[in-house]
Amino acid sequence: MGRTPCCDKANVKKGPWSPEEDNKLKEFIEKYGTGGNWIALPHKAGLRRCGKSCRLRWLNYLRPNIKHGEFSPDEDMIICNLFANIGSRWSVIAAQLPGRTDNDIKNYWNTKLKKRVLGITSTTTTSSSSHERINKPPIQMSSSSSSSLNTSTVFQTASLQQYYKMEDINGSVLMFGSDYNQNVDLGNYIFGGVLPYDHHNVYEDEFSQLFTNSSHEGAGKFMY
DNA sequence: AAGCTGACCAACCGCGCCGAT
DNA sequence: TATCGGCGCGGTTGGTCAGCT
Repeated sequence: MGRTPCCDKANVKKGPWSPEEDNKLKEFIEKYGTGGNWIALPHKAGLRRCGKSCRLRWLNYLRPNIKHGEFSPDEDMIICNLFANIGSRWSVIAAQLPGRTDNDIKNYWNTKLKKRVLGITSTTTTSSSSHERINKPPIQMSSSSSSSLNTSTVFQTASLQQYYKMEDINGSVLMFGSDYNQNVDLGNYIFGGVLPYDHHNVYEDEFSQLFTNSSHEGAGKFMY
C-alpha cells in the first residue's frame, strides 16, 4: 500500500524543461490561468508533464517578476534573521523577499549562507574575517553567566551594524542578535534570534535555563 | 588530457493540510 | 464524521560544471 500517485508516472516526462515546454506552459497560463487545478492543467496545455512539475516550473521560473541571481546583503540579513526565528519555513521567508522563491532561498541557504554562518561559529581565530559580510572578526569571549557556557563568538553584520552572539552550549547553539524577540525551539537546536547585543547578558541565564530545561532529544548536537 | 571532487541548482518525492463531498 | 483529492511545502536527489590533482 502507499500513497496514490498524483499522475500516471509512466506517461509523464521527467527531467529538465525544454524551451518549447516552457513556452507552452507560459502561454497557457497567461491565456487561461491555472484554473485552480494543476493536475488537469498539463493535459489541457498539451504537456506530458505531472501537474506538480508544472506548478513548480511556473512558480519558480516562469511566472512574472521572478528575480534570479545574486542575493543582496540585505536579503542575506533577512534570511538569516527569519531563519533564526522561524527555522526552515522557506515559503514564509520567501514572502518577505519579493521576487525570490522558496526553492531559491532554500538552495541559497543550503549551499552558501549556512556555510558562512557555520564558518563563523566554528572559527576561533581570524580565519573567517575574509567573509564579505563580517566587518569585525569573530572574537573569543569567556562566559560570565554560567559554567555551562563553553565558548562564544561575536560578529557584526556589515549592512545593519547589528551584533550577534552565538553560544555553543553543551554542543548546541544559542544565537542572540538581530531585532526579533522570540525564542524558537527548532528541535535539535534552540535559537534565540533576539536582542540587541548590548542586552544579551540580561538574558543569558534565561537562555541557559531554557536549554537546560529543554526536553528535546537534540541536546549534544551542533548546529548542522 | 583525463579523472576526481565539490559546489551549485533544477527538479522530484512524499507528507501534511485543507476543502469538498 | 469520514474519506478523498489537490495543493503547498520542505527535504532530497541527481545532473552539470568548474577547479584541482
